[in-house]
Amino acid sequence: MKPSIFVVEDDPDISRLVRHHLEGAGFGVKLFPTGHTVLAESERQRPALFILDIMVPGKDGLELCRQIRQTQSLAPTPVIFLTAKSSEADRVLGLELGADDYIAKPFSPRELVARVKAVLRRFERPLSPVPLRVGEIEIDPGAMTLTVQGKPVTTTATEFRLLAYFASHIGRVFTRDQLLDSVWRDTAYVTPRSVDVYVRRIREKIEPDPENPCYLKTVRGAGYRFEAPK
Amino acid sequence: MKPSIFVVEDDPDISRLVRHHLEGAGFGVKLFPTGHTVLAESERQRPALFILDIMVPGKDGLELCRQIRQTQSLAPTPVIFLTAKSSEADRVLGLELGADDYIAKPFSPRELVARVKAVLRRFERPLSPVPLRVGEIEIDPGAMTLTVQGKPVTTTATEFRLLAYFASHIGRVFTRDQLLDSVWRDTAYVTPRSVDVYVRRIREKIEPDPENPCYLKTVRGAGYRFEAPK
DNA sequence: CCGCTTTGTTACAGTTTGATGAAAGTGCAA
DNA sequence: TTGCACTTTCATCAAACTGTAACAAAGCGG
Repeated sequence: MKPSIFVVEDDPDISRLVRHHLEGAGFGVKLFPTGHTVLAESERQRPALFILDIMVPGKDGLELCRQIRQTQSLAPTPVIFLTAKSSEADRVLGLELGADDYIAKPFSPRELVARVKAVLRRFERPLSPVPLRVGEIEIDPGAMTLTVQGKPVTTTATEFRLLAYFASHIGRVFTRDQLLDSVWRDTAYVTPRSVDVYVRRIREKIEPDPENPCYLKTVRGAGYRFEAPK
Repeated sequence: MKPSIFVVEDDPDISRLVRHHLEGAGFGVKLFPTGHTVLAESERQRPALFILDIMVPGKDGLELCRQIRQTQSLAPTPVIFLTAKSSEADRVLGLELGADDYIAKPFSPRELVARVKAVLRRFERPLSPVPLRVGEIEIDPGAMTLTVQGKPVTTTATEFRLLAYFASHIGRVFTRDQLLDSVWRDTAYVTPRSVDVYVRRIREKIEPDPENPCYLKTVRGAGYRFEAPK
């Protein structure tokens, strides 16, 4: 799937130009003449990057950018501003509002594509922040946060990795050694029993009743299995 | 038959490199420049392992992995991510999304092959990767779960091994000694009569009427045979 | 029908395994 | 460097599992 770029630009000449060159460079492009529908559409089909004309009718680019930054799911997405002006003041303002780059009109196609690629490279971790939900548990990899029954719960790095591994392999049994291989990876020589300790800590954080786990089950003689509760 | 590995990577240089070294190590390799056809092809010809580029900006690697994990028949297949960076965040993200290992680019051929082998070894399943259905009972080796008439039934490790062994050799007669060899493996010196005890325990769990078994039949003078009921 | 052989059943004791709390070890940041 | 948080190990307890033995039942041949 090609990375898709959302372009908010009211001038059809410019937007056609932008689309043409970005598509030529292998990107998917979606044009928005005004800013009205961008946010809604973005939630549905997460763009890899926004290009906003700083002056568009309806909603100006600065405002749009602010909103993007305030929307949980879109906040990490990079934004590039297009502007006719290129005063230092605009530039500062744009960057302050959370833009990641700035292209002054008129621009060359080559410059456009280069900047887009540069920004994407820089943001190579657009952390598709789709938190994983299992029962009452929510795991957000980007933020490395855990939420249980709507309440935030703190975890250590190892706890989080182990839980994340379990939660993404629901229903499978893992031996302690498999878990050490996958989650601890290259840490040499860790006793398989350490897994027990982490399992217990995770249970204390996610299970309503740690004594009778409904998520992280013990499979005697084999290891552990993570389940989605009924 | 060589284990086949599906590689999704858009950079032709890298995919050629990967193919070359994996084939050199005795694996069958199938390349996919994009993720579009992978799932369909995977259902037809089950790969032993996936290698996905996580980072083709745009989230196909991530998304693909999620889809693999959500596809019943592919869920147990191990996934290795190719990542550009290898920060803690990446590690968490990869594991969360269901990867079983990840390889940071640039990687050495040796590392690639080593990790592939390690993962395959780790996930080596003694039995069929797909849940086994016989009559009204369903045996899932990956989850180590047993279902009888739709209801989950708990088993101990030994019971499960024995039952799974029977169920994957339907219609064959095994002597007690053969079963001890196959199922008990290296546990030294176990009385053949112990098999009787386990057969009984299994019958109680799977047979509608344990006195008149329809699955696990006694073959007098020989041993036991597992049958699919008519 | 009888006696011998094979299989079924049960209970139990030893062993293994997992849970748990605490302490030692580690590494990082102030 | 110290302090602190995280990681890992260790020892102990409780629970579950396992294998065996002893006895009962069933099959089989004469």
